[in-house]
Amino acid sequence: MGHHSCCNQQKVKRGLWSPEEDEKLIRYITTHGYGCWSEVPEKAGLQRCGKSCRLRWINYLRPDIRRGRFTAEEEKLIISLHAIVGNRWAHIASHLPGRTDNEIKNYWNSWIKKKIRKPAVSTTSSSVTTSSPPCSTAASDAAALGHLQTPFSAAEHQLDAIISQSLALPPKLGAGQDSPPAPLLPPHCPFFMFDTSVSPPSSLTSPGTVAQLQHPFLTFTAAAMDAPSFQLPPLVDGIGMGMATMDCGLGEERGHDHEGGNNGHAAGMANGGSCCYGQQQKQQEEEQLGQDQWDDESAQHLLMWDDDQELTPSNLEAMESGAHSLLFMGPNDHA
DNA sequence: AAAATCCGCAACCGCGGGAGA
DNA sequence: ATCTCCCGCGGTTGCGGATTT
Repeated sequence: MGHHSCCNQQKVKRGLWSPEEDEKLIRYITTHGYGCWSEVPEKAGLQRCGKSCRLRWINYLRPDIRRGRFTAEEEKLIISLHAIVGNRWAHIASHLPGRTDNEIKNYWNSWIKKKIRKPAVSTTSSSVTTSSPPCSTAASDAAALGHLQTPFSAAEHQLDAIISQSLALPPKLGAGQDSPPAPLLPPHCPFFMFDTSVSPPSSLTSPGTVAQLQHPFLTFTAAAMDAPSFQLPPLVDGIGMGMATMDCGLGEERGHDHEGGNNGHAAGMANGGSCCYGQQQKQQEEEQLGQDQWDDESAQHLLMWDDDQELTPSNLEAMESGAHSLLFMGPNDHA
């Protein structure tokens, strides 16, 4: 393995940083800043490459860094964010003040390993079981629907169970098979996009409709929004603006798009619930948001969710098929 | 008590993208 | 348009402390 070009030129030290090196780097950056990292080592008197200095500063020496164990809120936020953006650790870290992408990445990887090694044990008969991912199987949704009487205060517990579920190996990969482990979270697991200005949707808080909204992820979302300490910033930069103008009703054009052969996505819409993300709509979004925000793969599986719509069995079916992700839209999105 | 194993985490590596020449 | 440099990111490695055997 070769080293980075900037590290080849001269004798650069590698490995762990000594306290003396840390002190040099801190002293230099606090007095001069770090305009150009490639110049930092020389000017700071360090036998390191600029890249190494940058990494050390960002991941360890930065004054605003926050160390120590992740809180339960942080854990859940990471899980939620990861479900949305995947392994974009820097993006996730940007929503966790004081945490670095490296720290979150390490946390996630070790957490995953832990969950793989210790698949969650099934709880009581009335609780969700651990035999399937949370969003791609009938079992999980059946479990979710089995919680019809569960108050939102139980969301945290539910989420833990759901997370455990999601990390248990699917039944199809039972003993005797040499297949590699399946992805821990299905590629199109239902997900949500938050806006700090979004308050819990009426349909989530209304006692009259709560029975139809017991999808585990929805429940968690409502609880998260309810908690004052759990402020969720917009997850995807700029995406909220585009969403705000989106009509999620069943427009004729959109319905037509579905008929145009959009992988049968209309199935999740036929009941008048959430709407599918049609091709034409997608193109409009791409114009608004930029292509990088909406790749074809993601958009094809997006299932829109409106706050005044109810989660019906048909919608659940669409999600559990694995064909759709779920985009939750709060009431303010329609302003 | 010693060896083996596990596990967390700091650090390295390669790659892609942006900016400037 | 092309090249070079630099930065930032995600994936991976390997060290060293903790735990287990």
